[in-house]
Amino acid sequence: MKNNLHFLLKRFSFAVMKTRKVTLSSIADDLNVSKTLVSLVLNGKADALSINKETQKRVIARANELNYKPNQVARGLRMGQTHTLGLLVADISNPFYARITRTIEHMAETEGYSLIVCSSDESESREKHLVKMLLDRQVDGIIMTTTMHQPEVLKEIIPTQFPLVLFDRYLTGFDSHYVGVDNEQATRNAVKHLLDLGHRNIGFLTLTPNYISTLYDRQQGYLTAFEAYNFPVTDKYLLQLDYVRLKNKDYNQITQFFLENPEITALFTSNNNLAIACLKTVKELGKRIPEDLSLITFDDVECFSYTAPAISCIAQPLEKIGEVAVKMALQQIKNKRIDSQKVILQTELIYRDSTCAIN
Amino acid sequence: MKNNLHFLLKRFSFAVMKTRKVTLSSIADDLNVSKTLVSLVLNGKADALSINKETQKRVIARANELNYKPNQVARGLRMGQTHTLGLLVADISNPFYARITRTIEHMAETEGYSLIVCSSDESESREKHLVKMLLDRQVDGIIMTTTMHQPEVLKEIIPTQFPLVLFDRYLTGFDSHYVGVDNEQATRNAVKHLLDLGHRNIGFLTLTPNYISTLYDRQQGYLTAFEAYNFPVTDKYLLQLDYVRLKNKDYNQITQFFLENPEITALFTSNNNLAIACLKTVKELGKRIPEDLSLITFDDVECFSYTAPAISCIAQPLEKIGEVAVKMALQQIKNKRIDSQKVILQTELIYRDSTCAIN
DNA sequence: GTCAAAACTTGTAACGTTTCTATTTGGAAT
DNA sequence: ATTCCAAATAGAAACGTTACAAGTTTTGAC
Repeated sequence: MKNNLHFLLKRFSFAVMKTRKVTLSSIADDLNVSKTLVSLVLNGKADALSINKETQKRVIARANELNYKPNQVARGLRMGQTHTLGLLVADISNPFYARITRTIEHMAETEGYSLIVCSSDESESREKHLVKMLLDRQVDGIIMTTTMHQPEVLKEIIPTQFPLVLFDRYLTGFDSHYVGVDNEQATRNAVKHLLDLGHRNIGFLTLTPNYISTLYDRQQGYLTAFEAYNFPVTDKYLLQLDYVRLKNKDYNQITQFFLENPEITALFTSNNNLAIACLKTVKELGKRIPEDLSLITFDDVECFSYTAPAISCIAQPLEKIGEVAVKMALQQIKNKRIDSQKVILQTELIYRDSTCAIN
Repeated sequence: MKNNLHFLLKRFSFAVMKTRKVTLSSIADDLNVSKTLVSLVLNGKADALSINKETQKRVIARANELNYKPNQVARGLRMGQTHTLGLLVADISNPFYARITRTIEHMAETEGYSLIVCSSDESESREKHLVKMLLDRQVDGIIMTTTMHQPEVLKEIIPTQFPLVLFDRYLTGFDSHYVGVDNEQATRNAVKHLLDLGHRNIGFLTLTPNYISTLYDRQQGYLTAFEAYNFPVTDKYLLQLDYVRLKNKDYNQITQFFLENPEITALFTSNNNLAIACLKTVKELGKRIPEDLSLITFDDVECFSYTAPAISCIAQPLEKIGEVAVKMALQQIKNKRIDSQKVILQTELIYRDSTCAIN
């Protein structure tokens, strides 16, 4: 009696509401079976449990008819897995990260994972906050570029054994999976190239904060290139730009730098944004590239090959980085407890038209 | 008795496991109160229900001590709100989308929403699949650029009244919130500028598929510019590039186009990728910009201002677009049932050095 | 001293799954 | 006929929250 009424009510509400929520229970009720059964069938576990073929068909038919889709949130809660990865980068609008993101997204998607993307904006506190947020949202793993100075904060907020992959930047004292390139070596080779071309007064343009591993290593590469050739190196030619100013397109420091050091004939910039900033400044100052200034930069962005002159650069294997990062993350998620591995990929020094021998 | 055993077990497991999961119940058990109480306190509803200040303090203290963070998945299930937005773009690695994404991400984040980001890759089936995925994941709203030809598919899979915002591209026959720019007008003005400079043989470089609203409108703008001035327009100068080929950097079509139509003195490109492709081709052909070819393009990307020559372009208000999109989405989520509004923002025609009067 | 209202707290259900442990039925083996 | 097993299904618990409807106890007014 009571059941009957219940049944009628459901029918009624079905007729009235435009879009009734369709759940396991609705299918089960419709067919007068248990939701356990429905779940089993729809998860392909029916045969193993020898569920009547006929019943299976009915369930599947009804599910299709109602266009049933399992609620992934409920599923996530029950199974303790959300099939979501957190991707935390310094700045998603930076082409370097945007392109890696794309690979990561596609790799993740083919494995059934979605991506929650966030940018730390090079702020340690934001990064902390965002990592916490991702953990609260129960992501199954995090792939990130850290902006941290010290490992303590991450150690504190990320549980040991939580699937984590750092890429691009590593964090000394923080043992985790990592994928990136040999920034020092790549820079050294690029600077050696400039030295080989006869340049001695080579500027090095980098960013604050200097403790970020990639920036630090690039600077080391610059220094060791000179060392390797036994040439003296001056602090004067090292310019460290403020990240915020760069973001705000305040390039005064660079102009100043050029004016104060007119003897500089070549310049290495530590990333794509700096190269672009430099292009603008140089243009304003009326310097010609490469005649007056040879330029070589870390990171390749699309337009570097089409500018006049085309910019020589160190290209990172972006796709590969994304690929490895996702693989590492999924590996940890699936096999649990894998000791952390580091993968160092090859960079490519691309010679274009922005460098030439000193006159 | 039974309770006591339970208690001991919990204590025991606490002692043994490195990181015990900390939930409302654990706090409640520790303090011998109900989880309802804990929930109430931690959600700031304690005062309204006149819960003892002392109790509140204990709860909060213990929560901090254990570093309790509510499980957002459970919360999402219970409350029917995940505080997650889906962001579906054509290609996250395209700077245009990447920059909008950044704004969207920040806006969303300050409102407590996270972003699941995905790229449709200009594929209708992928788009369909991704939208479904987002819905299965119970996102509270979707912000997207559609790649669809017809509205049917979206109508079928997205429930009416579901918080949805289209941006950049609209879909005729699909009534939804929308934010974008007047592509036709912007293009018309740009082409008029070229006409004003004396150019008559003006190429128009665009992408397939042509039914995408932005591309279609831009083409219309090109045509109506000529119409407005009563100049004849040739189909010959309209080149529609295949998206996949462009993505694969296959620029043969463009080269061919220039060779077949040497009389062209100016070119309008429909987006940033096309402009870049064009720069490369032009360079290979030994044409000079702007002397041999005036170029003006839709979309501004950072490097356009620093290339030599700097590229004239139509800039869209990226930040504003993202801002409006998020606002529209949240509005729908919060107020439910708002009739769909369209916001058309102003573009800016930026004159740089890539255009000049015909000789 | 009674009674209502305030202060304080709790148990239970629910969100939509999956998983674990039953239960029922019919038939084959003893 | 009993026992046992496989086939077929269902009930209940659990994931971690919040919401609802009830409890208690205390206070203040008459």
